Amino acid sequence: MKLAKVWIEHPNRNIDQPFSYLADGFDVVKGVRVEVDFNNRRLIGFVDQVEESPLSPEQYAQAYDLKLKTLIRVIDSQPLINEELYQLGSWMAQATISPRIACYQAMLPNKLSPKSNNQRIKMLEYVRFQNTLLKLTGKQQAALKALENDKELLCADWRKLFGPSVTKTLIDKGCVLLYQREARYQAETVKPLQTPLKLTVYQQAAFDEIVTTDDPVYLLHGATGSGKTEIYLQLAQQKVAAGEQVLIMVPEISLTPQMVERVKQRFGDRVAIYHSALNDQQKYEQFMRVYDQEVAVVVGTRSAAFMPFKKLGLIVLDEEHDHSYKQESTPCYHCRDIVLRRGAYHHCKVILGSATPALESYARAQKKVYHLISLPQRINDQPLPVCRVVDVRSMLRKGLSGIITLPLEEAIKARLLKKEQIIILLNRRGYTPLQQCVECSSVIMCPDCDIAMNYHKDKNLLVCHTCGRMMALPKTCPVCHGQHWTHSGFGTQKLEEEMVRLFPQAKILRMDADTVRRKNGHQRILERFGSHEADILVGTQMIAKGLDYPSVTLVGVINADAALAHSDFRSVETTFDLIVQASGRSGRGLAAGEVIIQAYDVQHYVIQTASRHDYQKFYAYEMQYRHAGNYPPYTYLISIVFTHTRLETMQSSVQQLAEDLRLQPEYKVLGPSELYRTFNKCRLRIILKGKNLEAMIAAVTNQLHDFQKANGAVSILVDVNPLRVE
DNA sequence: GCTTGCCATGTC
DNA sequence: ACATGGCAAGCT
Repeated sequence: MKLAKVWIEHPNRNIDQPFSYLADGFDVVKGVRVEVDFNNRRLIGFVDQVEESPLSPEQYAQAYDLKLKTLIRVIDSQPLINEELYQLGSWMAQATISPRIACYQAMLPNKLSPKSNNQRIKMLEYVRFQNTLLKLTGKQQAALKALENDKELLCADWRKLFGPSVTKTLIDKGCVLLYQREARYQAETVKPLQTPLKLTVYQQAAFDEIVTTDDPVYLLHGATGSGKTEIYLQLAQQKVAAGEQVLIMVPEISLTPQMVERVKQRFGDRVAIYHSALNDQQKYEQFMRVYDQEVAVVVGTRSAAFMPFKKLGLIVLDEEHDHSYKQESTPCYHCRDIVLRRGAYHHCKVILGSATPALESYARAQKKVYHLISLPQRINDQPLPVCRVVDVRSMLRKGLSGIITLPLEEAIKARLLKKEQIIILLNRRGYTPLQQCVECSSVIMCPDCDIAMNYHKDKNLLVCHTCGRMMALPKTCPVCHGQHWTHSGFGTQKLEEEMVRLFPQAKILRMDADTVRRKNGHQRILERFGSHEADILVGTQMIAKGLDYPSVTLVGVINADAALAHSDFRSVETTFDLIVQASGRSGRGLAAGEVIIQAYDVQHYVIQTASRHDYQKFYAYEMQYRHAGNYPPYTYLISIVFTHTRLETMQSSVQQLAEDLRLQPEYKVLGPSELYRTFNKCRLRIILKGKNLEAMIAAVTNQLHDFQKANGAVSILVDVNPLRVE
């Protein structure tokens, strides 16, 4: 008898094991999806192994003490996941402490994900020549001739060409074959390919070093504007010429239009672009192009890490420090870990590129785990922009504005006069982050989240930045019925308003999550700014990355050290990245660039080092701090967050779990500590901290299994190597 | 004795 | 998650 071991798509953590189904008479192989009866529910599963057993179904059921049902149906004729991705999923489940099925779901586009069931894959009607008849009119003959040499045409196109009556007759007479097939990606018209640019001496040296050494992983530490992209493209070109595939990963496609454009220009229609803004059908089509090997280069964001390549020749992880490479929901994987593993499987080189490498990565490069290559110079030896730090505190003491300080205001005026462009960054959206009663000082909180509501002036609503809830401004204070409100702090909306007031002659664009929400919102704003329709671009951190506009000569960073107020151990590193990345937008053209950083704690080493573009010094300081606090990269962390509507329901069992975890001396257990409510749910968190990650993963895996069994209603989010631990 | 609702239990 | 079965409270 034939048995299929199936991973069932099921939300319960304890169902994370393969179930056996009788598969006699079914055409079923590892990696296809099947529909099964699971406790009288029809569910979709993913086939693990297919086995032959000498036992009869009855004997087998008895021997292993289980029921044995027959598969309902097999969904796919070919496996969706090859051996490499199968193993990757299995490793990922273990390494991220996630259910196996969740890992396979993360690897496949929604349409192919087990749950989707293929129902919504778009089908189109095609025609093909079948046979001819003697009595045909001239028009009918012409319509048939169009299908000569076994050519197929989209039925709709064919009908349009020869008219509905002619084509209908041919169909009715059986002269053509009409059939349904999946809609497939149509390549854009191929543009003339751009030839590679001449590499500078530094670029050439980096390129040669990568090509001539055999290390598997390279950390390319290059200043913003040092021409990393051209190195990637030329390395890719070599591999594509050798018939191998290349994966180039970027943090966010919409924010790196220049990168996408350049790859397209270089590789034409052999490029697939894969990112979260594609709809399900588009993602499916791009996935299938890679699956069918129509594609040589994939440029994509996080989910592109799982494209079904046959032979990878090179992987590039650009801006490798970027937090969007980390998935914050189950399975909480990091793209860096995924591509390193895939690189090892394919024996291909992995290039991690960044101007501000993650401390973990730089530490590994220092230990020679990664091959470090530095690109200190910008292309054409443009100088890095000069950074000026403005002490906002002293400005406020003098009674001056703290939003746009005088030095920044004057610098903006000077650039406006020269018709140069300006980027102003403030990492906070909305108008004001607090709505406070003048009488009793109480702040309006989100009813579901235990955090203050932000006021958005454009909508005239209070908005919760955590759960998205919106509500009208109350007329009177709900606590003391006071009539007067005061706002504290400011976000991009208020900044924009302030800019309009200060520079009435300038055209100002704002780019933040609120203005890009519409479809292609990013593109529309960036195109307008790129064509110099506006002088000033105001926005959140999304404008700090990747933008390459030569006429931008001034970047202002408002509240540069705001993130330092967070207790997260990585907030200093994030601040450094933000300042350096933002500075990198300035002076990319011929004119020299300038950066003005407004901060409160101007003596802080992050402000001091970032303003001098001094990564090494920052790294040295920050590593000392991490060492003292026993933080990564000196230790590993695992964060476990428990969520339930009622705190009491889970409190004692989570406490007990922490005690059980503490029984092992190899790592420290912090908590449980109560986090603020979100989405009207209470949260508790336990953190494990230690040097032996394997032991920590093993302990958590073990304990959580029993915990979930006893506490079915508590939802658990495990994050191995979390980025944010506020 | 028989229906109704609540909770624990298992899911090939 | 959710189908299922046990069991106690409520009803004829």
